[in-house]
Amino acid sequence: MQTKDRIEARAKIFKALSHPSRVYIIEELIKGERCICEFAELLNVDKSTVSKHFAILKEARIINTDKQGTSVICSLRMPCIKNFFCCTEEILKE
Amino acid sequence: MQTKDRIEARAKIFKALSHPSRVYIIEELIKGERCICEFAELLNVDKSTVSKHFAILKEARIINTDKQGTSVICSLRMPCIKNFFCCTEEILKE
DNA sequence: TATAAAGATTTAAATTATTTAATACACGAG
DNA sequence: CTCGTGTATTAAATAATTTAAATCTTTATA
Repeated sequence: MQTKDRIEARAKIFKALSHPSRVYIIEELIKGERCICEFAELLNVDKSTVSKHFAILKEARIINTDKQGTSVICSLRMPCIKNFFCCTEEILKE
Repeated sequence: MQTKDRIEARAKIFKALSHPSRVYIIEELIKGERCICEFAELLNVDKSTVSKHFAILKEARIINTDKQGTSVICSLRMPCIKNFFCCTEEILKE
């Protein structure tokens, strides 16, 4: 299977999106840029947990990060993900 | 958070797609209907493992199943998933 | 009818991966 | 220096994956 690497890379993207906290983060980033610092309170988890979630999203190249002073501002690197979130709506409605 | 259920349901869809074998299955189903019986050999895994993968995809309502005789024929229930696979291409190319 | 086969699922157990918070550390701003 | 923000590492709990064996279902056939 010559396409093995491509399939694994694709699975990795989905895996990065497979946790409720990370889905929530992406839904917020669809609306616009956000600081990592906001999410510990929003998600009600430890800052180290938030850091780990963002690291996973960044490693999968789903988001971009931009260090501004002591903060890190994040944005969507994969804007078409928005369309897929719409796509899932049909199923979620049932 | 009133949208908690929706976010968890969405994460579940991504989780169902987060395994290389299941990505491969979906890529095949994008091309057309297939029998479950083909995949043990294609994926080189036990038939019970294949059954489990299909159960996960069905439970997430990504595929439909249709029993025909002793076989089960599967098809995509979420055709728009194809667009998302295209969307990931940009990232995979890098 | 009886029964064997092919295809699919379930169960249980072992293995492997993920999630989380705690701790410690790094860095820039004031 | 101190505070706010973020990262790295570790350890413990939880969850996912895999396979073999047992069990179903349906069809074909003696």
